[in-house]
Formats: sequence, C-alpha cells, structure tokens
Amino acid sequence: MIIIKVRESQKRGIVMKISDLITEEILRAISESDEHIADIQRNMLASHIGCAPSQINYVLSSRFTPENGYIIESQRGGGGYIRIKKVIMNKTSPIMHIINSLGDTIDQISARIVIENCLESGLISQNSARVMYAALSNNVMRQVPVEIRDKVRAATLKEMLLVQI
Amino acid sequence: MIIIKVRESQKRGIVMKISDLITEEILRAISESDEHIADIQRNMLASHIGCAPSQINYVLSSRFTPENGYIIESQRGGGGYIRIKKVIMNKTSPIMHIINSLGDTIDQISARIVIENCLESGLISQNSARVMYAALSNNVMRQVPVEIRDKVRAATLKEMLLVQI
DNA sequence: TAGGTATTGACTTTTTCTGACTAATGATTA
DNA sequence: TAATCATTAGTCAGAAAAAGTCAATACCTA
Repeated sequence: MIIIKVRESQKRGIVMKISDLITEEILRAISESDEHIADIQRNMLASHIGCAPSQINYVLSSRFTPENGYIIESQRGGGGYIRIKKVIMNKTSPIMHIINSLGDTIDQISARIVIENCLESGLISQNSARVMYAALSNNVMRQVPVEIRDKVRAATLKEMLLVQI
Repeated sequence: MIIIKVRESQKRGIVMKISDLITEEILRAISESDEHIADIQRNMLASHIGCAPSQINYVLSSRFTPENGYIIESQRGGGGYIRIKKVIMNKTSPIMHIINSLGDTIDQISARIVIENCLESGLISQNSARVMYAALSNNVMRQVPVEIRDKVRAATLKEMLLVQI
C-alpha cells in the first residue's frame, strides 16, 4: 500500500490515505470557487496525486454523496470532465435532515409520504411535489426491475430533494 | 450569412472543445437573427474555427437535432449553405407536443436539452427543471441497468412533463 | 481474525475529431 | 444542349481522449 506523508502544514506525522488527499484536493477546489463547484479532469487529478484514475471514482462515490450535499455530473470523451458541486444549505436545512434520514431503499408508499410531508411543511412547492410524484410513479417504476426498484426510488428521491435546498 | 467570430470563452475552468465553440457560434448566430435562423457555410466556419469541415456535421447531428427543436436544411454546390432553424413551439399545449415527439428511449444529453428548451420557452419553471435534472442525473441513472436506462429516462421525463401541462 | 475501507488495473462506454471518399449543384465550355 | 468542371455539403469508419464499471486484492481496526 502506498502511504503518503501529510504536508507539514497539516496534521504532522500522521499518514494520509490517497483518498484523503483526493478529498482534500477537491474540497480546496470547491472552496476556491465562488460557485462552490470543482471541475476536475479525472486523469489529470489522478496523475497529479499519483494514483489510479478509478480511485477518483471511489472517493466521489464514497465521500461526495447526496447525503453529504454534493451533486456530481460528468462528461466522457475528449475534453471530458467531472463536476462536483456543493449544495450550500442555509441553516441546518430540514431537507438535508430528511435526506439523511432516508436509507438506501424506499418503497412507493413511504416515498409518497416523504414528499407529502415536505409539501405540508412548506419545504417544497406544490409543483415540485407533482414532478417528484411523477418521477416516482408506477408508470416509471414499472420499467425498472423489481429487485432494484426501491434502490432507484431512494436515489431519485434524494437527488430531487437535494436540489430543493 | 456567415459572420463568425470566435470568442475565447471558457466553461468554468474546463477547456472549451471545438464542438463547444461551434455550438456557441451557431447559437449566437441564431440569437442574432429575428427569424431564429443561422445560415452558415460549412468550410468557412470550419476554417475559421480551425477544424475539419466534417466536424460541423458532427456538431449538427449531435446537438442540433429535431428532438432538440432544430431543423436543418442545406444546399450543396457553389454558394451552398447550411441553415439551422430553431423551431418555436406553437401555443397549443406545447408540452404535449414535446411529449409526443419523444420516443420510447432518450439519452442523457437529449433529455437535458429537452428540459433546457422547455425552460427557455417558459414552459416550466427553473425549479421544475432542477428537479427534472436531478431525477435524470447520472447518480440516479447509474443504478438502473444500462440496457433499460434510456427507456426509464424517457418514461420518467414524459411523466414529469405531463404534470406540467 | 472478520468485516469494512482503500487501491488497483483490465475492460467498457461515450464523446470528440479527422480524413478519405461520395453526392449534389451551379458554372463553363464544346 | 450536353458534357465537364468547380464548388460545395454529406457519410462513414477509425483513432484518440476522456470517464465509468467491476472484481480482485490489500490494508486496517475493533
């Protein structure tokens, strides 16, 4: 295993994992952006840090999750990039609480209730609620295999709630 | 006719690729036209931007598709041209029109553009657009098997648009 | 030592870009 | 007028440039 010493300015003497370095790098980029966005190129960052490119994906999927308030988008092909966007939440956002309270899976009924509650508490608009219901409707969900349906529903719900902060 | 001026614009730190330059140029030409039409000469635009002429075709077929609300016509031979026309929605339930124009499957990019167009035409709110993007994001779609991804995306998009009528 | 976390690399998929070749159309000439 | 030439645009396959996936290990901590 490759272990890298932390820069002196950081916790001295403590070894830092590659994942931590990557995380640090991304967080720094975000903090330097007015829009709380880090645009990176996977191979570039990987070679800068000195790790396998796929390690970047690991870090993104384990640390920069919706639960933690991050939205990821990316483009493949020439000139491709990965964009990590931090959702800034004013106060301790109730929606963030809700997102965090959700598990990896959720059934139809529960999802409906979550949305209803958000609507009633005025956290989301009538219209947003309608769009969310639509996205999670049977018409749509019927098409995804039963065994992953609740998982897809949970992911969809979280992503949609996240942009309502 | 023609009149193309390349700007050194950037997309937030990410290097602008040729396709983006071409797209920008065409969009600018369209926006400058009352008729929402851009007339270009392929070789001229290509040499101005500095790329292979066929690159223009690539951009046209990947970005300015009918599905995205554009109509292309062209003429070969001396004085030939390519005309890119942005279709303006007629008022009678434009969303229904859009929904009907969508097939059973749709890829990520096209879905984005459909939403973008709806937003631009004032058919949906900024907030609805955000929720839709979220529901169709890679983070979500990654979880559904590749072979049915475009199908699920199309179904989701249609359902969401449907409640916006 | 078991179970979670980290790391890698082989392989896949998507997107961009080019160049060689084809097709159409207007202009010129026999 | 018919044939030929010049001037466009269209197509397509392949190379290159990214990012994504996943299974196999390696490491660490309770």
